[in-house]
Amino acid sequence: MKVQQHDGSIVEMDKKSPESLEVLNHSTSHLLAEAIQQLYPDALFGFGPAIENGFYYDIDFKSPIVEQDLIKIEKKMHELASKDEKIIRQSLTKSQALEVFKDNPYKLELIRDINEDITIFTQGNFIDLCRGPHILSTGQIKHFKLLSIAGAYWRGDSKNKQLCRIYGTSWWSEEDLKNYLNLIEERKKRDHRLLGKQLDLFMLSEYGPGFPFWLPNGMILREAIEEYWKQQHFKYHYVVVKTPIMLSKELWEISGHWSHYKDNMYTTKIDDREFAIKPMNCPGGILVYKNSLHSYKDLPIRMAELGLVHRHEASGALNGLFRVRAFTQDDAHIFCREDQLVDEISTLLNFYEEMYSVFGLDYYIVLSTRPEEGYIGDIKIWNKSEAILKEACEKSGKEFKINPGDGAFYGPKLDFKLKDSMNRVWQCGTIQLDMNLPERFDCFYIDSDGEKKRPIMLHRACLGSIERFIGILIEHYGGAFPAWLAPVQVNLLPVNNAYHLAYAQEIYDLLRARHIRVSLDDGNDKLGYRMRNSQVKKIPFTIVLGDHERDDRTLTYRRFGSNEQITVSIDDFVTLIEEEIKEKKQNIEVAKSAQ
RNA sequence: GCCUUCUUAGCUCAAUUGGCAGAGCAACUGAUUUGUAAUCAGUAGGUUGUUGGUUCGAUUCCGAUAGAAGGCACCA
Repeated sequence: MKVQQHDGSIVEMDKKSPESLEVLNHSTSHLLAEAIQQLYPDALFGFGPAIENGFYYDIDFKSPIVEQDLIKIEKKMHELASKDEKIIRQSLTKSQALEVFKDNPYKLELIRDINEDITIFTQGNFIDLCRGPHILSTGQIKHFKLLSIAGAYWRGDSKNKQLCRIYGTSWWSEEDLKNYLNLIEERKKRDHRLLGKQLDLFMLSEYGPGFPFWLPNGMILREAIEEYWKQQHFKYHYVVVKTPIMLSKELWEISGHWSHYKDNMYTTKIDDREFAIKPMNCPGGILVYKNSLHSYKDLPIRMAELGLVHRHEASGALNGLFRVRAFTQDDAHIFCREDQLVDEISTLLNFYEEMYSVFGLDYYIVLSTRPEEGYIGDIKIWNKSEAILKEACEKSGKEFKINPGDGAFYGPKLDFKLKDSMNRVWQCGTIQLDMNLPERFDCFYIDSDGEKKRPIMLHRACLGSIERFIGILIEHYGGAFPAWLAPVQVNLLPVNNAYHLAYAQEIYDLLRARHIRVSLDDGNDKLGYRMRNSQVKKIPFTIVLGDHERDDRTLTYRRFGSNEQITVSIDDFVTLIEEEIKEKKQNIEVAKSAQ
């Protein structure tokens, strides 16, 4: 395929490349605008770029359109595309451009801000201010779909007016389009809010927007993760603390959170003293550090806390477990000497690698370095720690990127981006160096020369928010959890209650005595019905017990996602499931095909 | 917070132009005793999110309010 670029040159592009899809999507957004211009002549156009797997166009309609209208617009787009109009690039002077777009205040605003060559792309009688690149004619646009309508601020600024944004997606083949639409469907089916309801994991109430309730099933999942979290922290020589949920305003003034975030903090006045519910755990952790005097020999101190924090998020930001107002950070604060930083960082990378691989989550790391301006702390420490972080990432062998200048004002950081089973990326873990709080709180240790020294402070969270992480896991596994996480691990189905219930009860007691989460379905329903319920709940092992099994003292199990029926002795089954739980075995393949 | 849309039984959804609020699943009762994804019959279940208005009459039309969805803005 051929692509015309901003400078007018025409280049050849491979249709398999992501760049070519970007061009196609961008051209499709123009086609959308062309269709809208014909259907709604008084609509004004804003921005219309390509995005990942699609495109959008921001439009100021005189009267709002509804989802239904997309069908009509899509039809018009196909009609226009079938004309195979040439997309013609033209370069204009600023004054020419201002004349062409004199009726569109949005484009005029953009033109005034452009300092380079101004180009327009024209198809039929639709003209758009655009850098390109674009395909050569609209006939190549065949496999697309308009997806949704949303509001979006002009130029991404909440002070501006909101325009109507139409999202769509465009592909080179019908098959690619179908695959993408299927993926969207699959993501909808796996929505953690839906599965959370179906599997009774958590609930939300209008009486506490953004404050999730954990139901018994979800609590099992959560405690399994927290239990693993504890083991992992023991292994890596952490100490664990719990700091108060509410602390006085003065503390937040010292930490600096009050001036920055007081609008997002829950506050209260008690006995004429102002308090705030903690939005972060760090100040509490620092108070614990300062509770005793530390020798250089005590360092590093690795202090972990599953800390419940509250943040008053904007109502429109709330989203299931992904964005809540009360959540638990798997937080830790590490106080160390400068000479210990190398070891600490590389140990942390091992720690993270273990935590993520248990859940079958691949990831990459992003290093954010010192901002150009407004940073605090010694530039030598900045440079040294950035070098240490970079080297540790390189040594880990993991994919990693650098975001120059994207660090916080108080230190460089590593972010861990997790890839789930549906090719989505989630930022979860973070490791941040902090040169600010130790200073503000005057943290120190006594060095070998008897002098007070400032420790280096690392903030780190691996899963991020437990709530959000569980939301991610629900979707990652499609609700089909591996045995170690599953709320119910084994479901027992006696074929006939009259003859097999006693044997089923015996196995139930035996498994339960070994702390296996087992349920016994002795309902008066047919086996097929109970089997279906067991599969709907995505229970890892469903066991059928009938004459055969009772007489031979065996059991027949079926794994979730498989039709295979396997008969084994009771002992063999216990060994099998105990191994699987102990090793935290993955079932991503099962999860991928889970409905 | 902003734009658009939505809110009907525990869940998923119906209800012609404003005219007696219905179904499936789940629950409960009874029958059935079942060999791998839904056995049959019956019963009960609702101030249509809340609130104010228009109307002889409102689930339906209008306003307010709460919550939710898709986005935007925000995300220490």
